[in-house]
Amino acid sequence: MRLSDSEYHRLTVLKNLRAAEPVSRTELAQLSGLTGGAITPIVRDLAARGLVLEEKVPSPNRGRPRVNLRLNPAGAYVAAATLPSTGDFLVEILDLTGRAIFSQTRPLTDTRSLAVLAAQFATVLAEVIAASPLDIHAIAQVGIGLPAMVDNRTGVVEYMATFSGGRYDFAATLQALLGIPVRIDNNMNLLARAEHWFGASPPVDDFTLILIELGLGGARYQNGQLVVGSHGIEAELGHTKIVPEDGRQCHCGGFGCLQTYSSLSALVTQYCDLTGQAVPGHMGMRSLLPDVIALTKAGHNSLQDIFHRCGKYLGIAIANHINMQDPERIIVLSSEPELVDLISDDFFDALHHNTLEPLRNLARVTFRHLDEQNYSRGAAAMVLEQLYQSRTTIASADA
Amino acid sequence: MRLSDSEYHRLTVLKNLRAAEPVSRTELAQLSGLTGGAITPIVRDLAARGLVLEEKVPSPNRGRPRVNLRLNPAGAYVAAATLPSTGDFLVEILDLTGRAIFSQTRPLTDTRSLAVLAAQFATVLAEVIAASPLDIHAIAQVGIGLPAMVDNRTGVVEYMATFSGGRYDFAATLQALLGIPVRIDNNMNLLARAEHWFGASPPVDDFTLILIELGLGGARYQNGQLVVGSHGIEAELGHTKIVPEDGRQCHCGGFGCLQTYSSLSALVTQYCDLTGQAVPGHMGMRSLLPDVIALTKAGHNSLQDIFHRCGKYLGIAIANHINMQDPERIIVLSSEPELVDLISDDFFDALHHNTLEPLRNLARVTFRHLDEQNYSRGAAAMVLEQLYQSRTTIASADA
DNA sequence: CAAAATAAATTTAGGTACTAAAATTATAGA
DNA sequence: TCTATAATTTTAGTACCTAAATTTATTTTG
Repeated sequence: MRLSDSEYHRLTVLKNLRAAEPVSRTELAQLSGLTGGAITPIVRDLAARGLVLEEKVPSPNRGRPRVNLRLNPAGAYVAAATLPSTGDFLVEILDLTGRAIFSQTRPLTDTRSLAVLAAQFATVLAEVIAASPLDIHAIAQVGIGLPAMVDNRTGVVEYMATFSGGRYDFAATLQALLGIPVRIDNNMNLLARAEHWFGASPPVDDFTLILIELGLGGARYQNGQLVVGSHGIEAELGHTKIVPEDGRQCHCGGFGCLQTYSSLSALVTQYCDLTGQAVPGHMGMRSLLPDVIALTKAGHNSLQDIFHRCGKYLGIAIANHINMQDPERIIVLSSEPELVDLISDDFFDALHHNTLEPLRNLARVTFRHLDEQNYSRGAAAMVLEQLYQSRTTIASADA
Repeated sequence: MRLSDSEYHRLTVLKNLRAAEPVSRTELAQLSGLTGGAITPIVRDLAARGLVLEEKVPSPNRGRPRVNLRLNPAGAYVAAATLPSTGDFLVEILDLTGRAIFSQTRPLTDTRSLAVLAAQFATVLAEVIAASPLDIHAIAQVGIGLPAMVDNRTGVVEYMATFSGGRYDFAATLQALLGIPVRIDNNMNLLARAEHWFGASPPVDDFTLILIELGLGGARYQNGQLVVGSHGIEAELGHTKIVPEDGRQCHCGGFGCLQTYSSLSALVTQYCDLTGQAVPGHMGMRSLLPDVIALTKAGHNSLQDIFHRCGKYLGIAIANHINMQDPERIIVLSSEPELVDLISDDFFDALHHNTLEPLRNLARVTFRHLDEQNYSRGAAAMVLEQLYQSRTTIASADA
């Protein structure tokens, strides 16, 4: 949905405030392209709502001293519940600055259906909030992240691997159970939101995020906004077909998905194929991975080929993405630094050779370590973005 | 660049006016989501500038009769110069409704450099405008379309096959030579603009356009706006890599480009490879194509395999696009109806099998015959969009 | 044929949200 | 204490919207 000018300005002010903190009103005006006269009422409103703190600083020279503005960490709290790669629930309570003030994990016990999953989310959220120092009424909203296809506008889960009951109205169900507003999005989108809201300063407005985990995911920001498809569904990079003939079979039912070559599960699965081992489940894959990496480093030829191909195909896929969408930056996240070492030569080689000449070297591609906290931060950002946009009527001061 | 609310509203009103023509102010208010009171001054301004005509209609029932509004064809004229698939210049003068009132082709004689090309554009434009019934001062702007990588915001040509001198400031050069404002864009973007502005009613706001010609191109509209990359460059679908290993070599220097399998030149080239013929140039390809199609229809097995693969790979590529971007509609254009017959079974089969289940059948994919006039229409739309947005101060009426 | 009914379009009153410029405020230094 | 100065706020003016009232142009009705 298109933001109105004033919503857009408010959001810009807040993003700049967060990024340049501590910042004076005058600086904020320059950063956001508005005049000082426009900043005053926006900051007044935010301060009145407790989202922004003012801090007097001794002036270094003459003239009226600047008033430093900061996000008020205690301005609002968000409960974030996600299912990161560990496979367990991570429930965190975060403040306005994206810092976790309370954090607990809970086991995910039942993976039958989305309805059961929603019930478990409700239970663990209620438990963790009760265990936290905060009262449930101090929580402004709940943000949920799922490794699933989600319509983030409606809160409907379209599809989630191994869970039956697609097209399930997850957000509404949870909201009814908890009695707090609930927002939900796909895990990759959460990481992208975290990057945009709590990452670099000034905020990066055009980037693509790619994550190499057991699966392979992607998300994209353009013009300072998360890109969502016409049905609210995010980029399914992992199930992009990279091999058109005789490709490896994917759990999605298709063949030749990028995910079957350039993901952690792909590497372990192919190793098992080599050795004739049975392919383990998610947990088994994770425990096998160090061995696979060690063997590769030790010079195992067939394994090295598998890693070469992993890097190469990822490079081709990202080159394709650059050729199609011309992003400004690409950030490839991984929790396995050793994997990055093993694939980066092949990756950058393929990236270079498959990007069209005029676009070559335009998009900056960097590897970065995944911070698992960013799932929660993204959930916080999702909720805060809504909080920021909503405009309360300014209580008329007794002028 | 982000449009302001009022620019956005004006544009919306005009798109709806064009699409629903003839339309009353009251209808326009409903279509564009504004109130009647907002429509009045917008239409007043457009009428004052001669872009809109009012037409009294006898009222069918009681009440004040509606005033029908139409685009005034004579409100502004645009000179469009493009290089469609024929390889020659097509220079047309179009009215506000996208109708060509004058049309001539001129040979493209010199393909050395972009500088020479720009000079030729200037020459043919000046000649054709002189030959037309219109004075050059009646032309509001010139719109240029090129089969090239273009930054449509700056008018710089980044790269154009067979023409040397990339990063050439085409629009500025031409503007200096002609003395009229010049806008320039990539051919695929022009087709997409034509589709959005002069196509279906109500205007389609989310679609991807794909063209099967000698090359293979793509362009995308999202949220009612042409999607451009961070460097103003459009989707290079043709050079997406579809085969990662031992792919066919492409003139771009890469291997495995979709264009080397699913384009007219790919079909002819592969036929020549089969028969040991030398691969002809652009014109030769076109003349050979009917034979290739006829032989395939007659049951030539190896050729049929080539066509099967053409359809299949295109299906995979578009499925990948759907999985990544979730477009609402996809329109595949071709000037060869027989080609469509030959590939559509394989295409739809591959499309279906490679689209993720929740997205399957969500995006409507249709084949359509390419109307070569749409290059010019797109050039007109590009210019008109600018014209529409610009706001002249309303001459204060003697109230 | 005048009056009533009706639908389209415009005007009016009110509000929001900006800008540019003036005024105010809070400090340091003379 | 007075002056200079920089940050911020206020003021006056403008653009552009909405909702509601009004005007306009027509047909239908009595």
